[in-house]
Formats: sequence, structure tokens, C-alpha cells
Amino acid sequence: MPRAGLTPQVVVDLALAVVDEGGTSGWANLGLSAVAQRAGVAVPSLYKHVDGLPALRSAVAARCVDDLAAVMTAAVTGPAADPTLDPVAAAGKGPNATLTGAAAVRALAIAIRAYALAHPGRYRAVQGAETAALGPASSGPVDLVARAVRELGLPPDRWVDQVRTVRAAVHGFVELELGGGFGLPEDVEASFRYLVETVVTGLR
Amino acid sequence: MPRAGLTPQVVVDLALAVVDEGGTSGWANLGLSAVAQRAGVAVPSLYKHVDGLPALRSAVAARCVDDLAAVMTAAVTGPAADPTLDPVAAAGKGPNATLTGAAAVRALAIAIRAYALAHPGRYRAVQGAETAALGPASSGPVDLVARAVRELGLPPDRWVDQVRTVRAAVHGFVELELGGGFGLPEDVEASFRYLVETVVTGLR
DNA sequence: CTAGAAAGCTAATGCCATTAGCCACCGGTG
DNA sequence: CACCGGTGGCTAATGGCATTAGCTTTCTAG
Repeated sequence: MPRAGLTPQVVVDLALAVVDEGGTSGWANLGLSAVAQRAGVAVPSLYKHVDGLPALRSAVAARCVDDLAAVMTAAVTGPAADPTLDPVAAAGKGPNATLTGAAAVRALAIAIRAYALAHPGRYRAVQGAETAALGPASSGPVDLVARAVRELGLPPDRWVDQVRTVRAAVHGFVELELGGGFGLPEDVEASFRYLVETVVTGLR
Repeated sequence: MPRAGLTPQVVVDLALAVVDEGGTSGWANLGLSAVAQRAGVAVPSLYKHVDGLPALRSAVAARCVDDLAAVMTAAVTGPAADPTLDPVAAAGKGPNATLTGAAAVRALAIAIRAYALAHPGRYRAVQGAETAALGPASSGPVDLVARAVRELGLPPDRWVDQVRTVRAAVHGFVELELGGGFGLPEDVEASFRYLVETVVTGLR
């Protein structure tokens, strides 16, 4: 029997593939048996590389958080940061243009939704991630939004409210869209642009 | 062995109790074994009243949708409709006052969040519910929001966008709050009021 | 070349949903 | 009052899942 050459890294990669294949429910359905099957290995063998299902799910979620953060970063700093990342997120702006203020908020909102539509399972994984006690100046998705909102030049005593509002609006829209919550045939793209403008222009 | 006196009704009631006890994860953890235990019955006995776990979950979700719709209706039409319903939802307005326009949108938003905080498991169940092909003039949560938004007197060609925006903002906020997504100590109540005002005044 | 760690395996356990088939209760009818 | 059938409960068995224990095989370092 040849060895499969697994490592913790590879196992998480395979799990990500399972999540991606599962579509919207890929995250919910992520289990050891699917990963083992994809690895061509018996289920207990995975325990040589991973500390059980909860630990694997945490690792996958953490990777997805980094993944989303990278896409969001690329959306505001220009694709130059890493051209292999999702090009959709960076669409509509020149290379190396670092966006600020309202433009950055719009770009981040669009990037988040694009990521969620391209990788629904991963987006759900991001939501299931532990709020991993990051420092106040981390580069996670929340901080990227916070930085962009701060650049809007609005009253600082409302920054927290503003960040929460932007996060809630974008997340809620994406969640409803992924869950099939928009039954009517009307253009969902247009509705999203409308939501973003409503929030960006409504903040004060 | 005395009989337990179960009916489909009673089984769903017990399942709701399981969901409520489970807090935020009550919906995710709803299973037949927990229901059977609570009923004082062996698991297979439940199959005499319910067509398997998916069917039970559907029935529970449907009840939660009606439940939420009732609370929302009470929030805009006054508690007179059914005084036994969650009094929090109707707080801040006189009896029998039917709200319209911006006041109705605010009241609905507050009612939805209050319901979600009081019954996190049930709120999650509502989101997991099938979009049960209702008629266009049904009295579900979505239609209640749609009616209130229409009364704002804004351009009708944007009604769909407006309804989606309101739903997304409120749902996203509640989802983040339930998921522990708001790490900072700042007042969440104030942030929610801020969000509602941002949306209500930002729509056009 | 060899020894030991690392990576795979099978077997066994326990929890869950589901199906099949058995028995006891309870309400109506003779 | 007896009895009889349907219905609601039960136990047993199956299959999927994660997990643990213990064995074997395969690389690789010395």
C-alpha cells in the first residue's frame, strides 16, 4: 500500500475542496468521511494529521477567513497585492489604485458578495469561525471594513455603529441571497447596488 | 404502560421546546432523540406521528414563521390582535394604534430583533424554512415588511430593492448579534437604532 | 542495513435516524 | 359485559457517522 502523503495542510486543502463542492451547504455537510474518501484513505487515518472533526472545521474556517481577507485587501489595494486572487473582487478599477472612503466601502461590499457567490460554502465557514481574539489592528475582514468606514470622515463616536451597520447590511443581503430568500424575479444585482448606496449615503 | 397521548401537534410543541432550550444552536441541534426523550418515549415511536426528521423540522420551521409573523403583526396593528404574544415587540406605542410608513418599518425591525433575541433557535428555524410558495398577498414576515415599505411613499419601481434592503439590514444585524459577531463592548442596542435610522432615512 | 517513528489499516464503540415487526391498550359494537 | 380491531407504544436490526485502540507497514536517519 503506497502512502497517501497527507499532512495537516493537505487535509485542510481536501476539506476545502469538499466545502466548495457542496455549494451552499458545503460547510454544513463537511465531515470526516467525505474528506477521507477524497483523500483515498480510511477515516481513522485522518486522525494522524488532524485532532478530530471540530479541530478540522476550525482550521478550515480560519483558512476561509484569511482567504476572504485577502480578496478584500486586493479589492481596496489593487490586484497587485496578489494577482492570483479572485479577479472579480478587483473589477472596475485600475491596477495599484488604493481606494479610500466611500469607494473603499463600495469595493469591499462588492468583494464580499462576489466571494460569497463564488464560494458559498467558504463564506458560511467564515461566519461559523470563532471570533479568534485578534489584536485591535489585525487584518481580518472586520478590520478592513472598519478602516474603510473610518476614512469616511464621519463623527468618530459613531464609528462602531457605522461599521456594524455596513457589516450587517452586506452580510444580511448575502445570507438572504445564498439562502434563496429573494423569491421575486427582480434583478438581485441592482438590489445590491441599491443597498450599498442606501447605506453609504445614509451613514452620518 | 400508559400511553403518552402524542399527536403531530404535541410532537411539534415538544420539538419547539427543544429548540427553545437549545439557545442559539437549538435549531441546528434539533433531533428526534431529544424530542423523544422530552416526550418520555422511545425514538421510533415518534414515527407514528411524524414522517421523519426532515418533515418534523419543516413543521417546526413553519410554526416559527407563523409565530414571527404574529409578533410582527402585533407590532404594527397594536397588541389588541393577540395580547398573549410577546409584549416586547409592541412596546412603545399605544393600544390599537396601527402604524404606517417609517413608524411601521421601525416597529417591524424592532419586533424582528426582539423575537430573535427572545427565541434565537426559532429565529434560526425561520431562516431555515422553505420559501413555502405563498400567494402574493400572504401575511408572512416578508409581506409585512413589504407592506410597510410600500407606505413610505417612495418610487414604486424601487419597492423590491427597498424591501430587500430593509430585510437584509435587519436580518444581517440580528444574525451577527446572535452569532457573537459584535466583539466590542459598545452598546448593541444603540447600534441597532443607528442601523434602522440609517436605512429608513437612506431609502429613496 | 537496520531500527524506530510515522502513516496507514482493521476492529470495536457509541450516537443518531430509519425500518420492520411485535404487543398492549382502548373504544366501540354485539 | 365481553371481545375485537386499530392505533400507539415497544424492541431489534441496519446503516451512516465520529472516535479510540491497537496492529502493520513503510519510509528514513544513522
